[in-house]
Amino acid sequence: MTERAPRHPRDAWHQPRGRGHRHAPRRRTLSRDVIIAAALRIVDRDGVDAVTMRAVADELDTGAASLYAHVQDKDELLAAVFDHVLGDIVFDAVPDPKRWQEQIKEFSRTYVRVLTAHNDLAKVSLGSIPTGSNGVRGMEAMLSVLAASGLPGQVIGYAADLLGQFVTVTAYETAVFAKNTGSPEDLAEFHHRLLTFFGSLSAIEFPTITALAPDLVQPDEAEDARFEFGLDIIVRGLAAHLPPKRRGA
Amino acid sequence: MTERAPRHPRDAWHQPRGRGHRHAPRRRTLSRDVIIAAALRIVDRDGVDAVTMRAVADELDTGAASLYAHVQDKDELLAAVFDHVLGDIVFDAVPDPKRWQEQIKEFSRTYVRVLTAHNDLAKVSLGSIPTGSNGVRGMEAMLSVLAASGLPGQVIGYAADLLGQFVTVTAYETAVFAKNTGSPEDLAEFHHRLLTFFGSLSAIEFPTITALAPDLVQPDEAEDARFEFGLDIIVRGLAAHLPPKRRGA
DNA sequence: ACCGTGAACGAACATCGTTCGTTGATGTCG
DNA sequence: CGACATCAACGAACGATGTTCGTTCACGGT
Repeated sequence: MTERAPRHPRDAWHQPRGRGHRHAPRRRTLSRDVIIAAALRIVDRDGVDAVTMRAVADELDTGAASLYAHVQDKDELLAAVFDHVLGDIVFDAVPDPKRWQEQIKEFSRTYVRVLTAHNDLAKVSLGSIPTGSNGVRGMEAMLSVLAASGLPGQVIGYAADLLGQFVTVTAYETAVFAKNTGSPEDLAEFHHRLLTFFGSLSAIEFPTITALAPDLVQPDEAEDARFEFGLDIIVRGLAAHLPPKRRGA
Repeated sequence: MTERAPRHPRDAWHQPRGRGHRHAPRRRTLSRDVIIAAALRIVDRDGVDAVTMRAVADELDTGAASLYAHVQDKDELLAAVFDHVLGDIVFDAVPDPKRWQEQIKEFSRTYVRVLTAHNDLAKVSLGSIPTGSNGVRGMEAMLSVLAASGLPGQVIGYAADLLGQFVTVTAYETAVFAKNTGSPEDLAEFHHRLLTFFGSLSAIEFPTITALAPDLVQPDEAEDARFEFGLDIIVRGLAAHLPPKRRGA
């Protein structure tokens, strides 16, 4: 269609060292692991949305184009970062049919703790099943505990989905909440804004909201309590699906 | 810092009618509601990620800049679209303490149905509490049912969060799943890929996954069953928090 | 008949993900 | 030991994005 501008850099002048301001050996030692680590550093510092091919490249003192030799595209890079972090999950408990409920809870807590240790990161797995090697390992760990429970296979399948969903979105919402309330005064202001918002609603049109407002804004650091509440409900609900004989465990 | 290129269009030649190809009355066809409707049309057709200020403007035969007179920015526009859709929720049941469990389920089903009727749209509310007018109305409806149940206020607060979370992410995942499996052969191929992926795993390293593989890929259109499974677990779990006297309801 | 207000608008900016063609360091073969 | 082939590194560019800027111009009140 339209004529494009000349594609090649100005010729003439190649002698003055392509990159005068960098003194490391000309050939950089770029690798997939280094790129993943750099991206993770950005996630920790500024969140998933700050992960830009250029930002990652800057972190490594190079250009964005150089990354594509080691990484297919941005999505694949983020998936790799996510799976790398999943490697931090240590769950060596051997499935015990008598303690499956506590073991599932413990695994879920570990999962959320590892994810929330890296800011936003849960966001990248919101709409997708993690198929990385560490993700599969984690799935095996969770399923092995569930399988030991004696629940029917169909229920185990649903349970894995439900738990993964719950755990992932909890990690994400915790991170968003933490980002909005970095400092204690941020948190106070957040609570204040929420309360005044609820308070500003008509008590006639919204009687329940205004009446329950104090219960709707969670008190300081009740984040964990909310998670435990949901976790307990899910695990108890799963136990209700046990075949009658196994009900005791 | 750097000198910017000249900011104004070439002068000379203003006589030839700024926009020859459009014959609608020159002024006055744009409004907030029209913009929201156009954005929603794009969501329905191509998903949330396809909603671009330029795409919305194109839909209205205008330029992107014109939208900013009626909408603060893209986020606010998407929030408005979301809240507009929430207006489709009709839930006129009067809270009945004896039927709160079924009423909560019915409300949740309606919520998911309305959201999934508009593609991706649930995505825009993943990390945020809906504070639009229809969102608040929906929250009042849900809370009024929960309040009639006799559950403690604290539990109601947690329950609202948990249900909202579950319902939103279910709607989103349903949409993502539907997008990946538009045609029946897409769905067949999706199942096939998932099964072969599970089958490709080492049965020694991942014994549980390989053993449960048939239960992990949901059979045709078990999407609703999964939702009902989670919904039942949550509602039953909530009922377990009723003070002893009210347990019968 | 004027005129001010504010919506509409084209153009531009900064930034994004990604691709292209070149370059140059390194390992290999003659 | 020197010619060569390979391929990561790289600068530049493309097209698309959200948003802002300064201008224009139709309309409503005086």
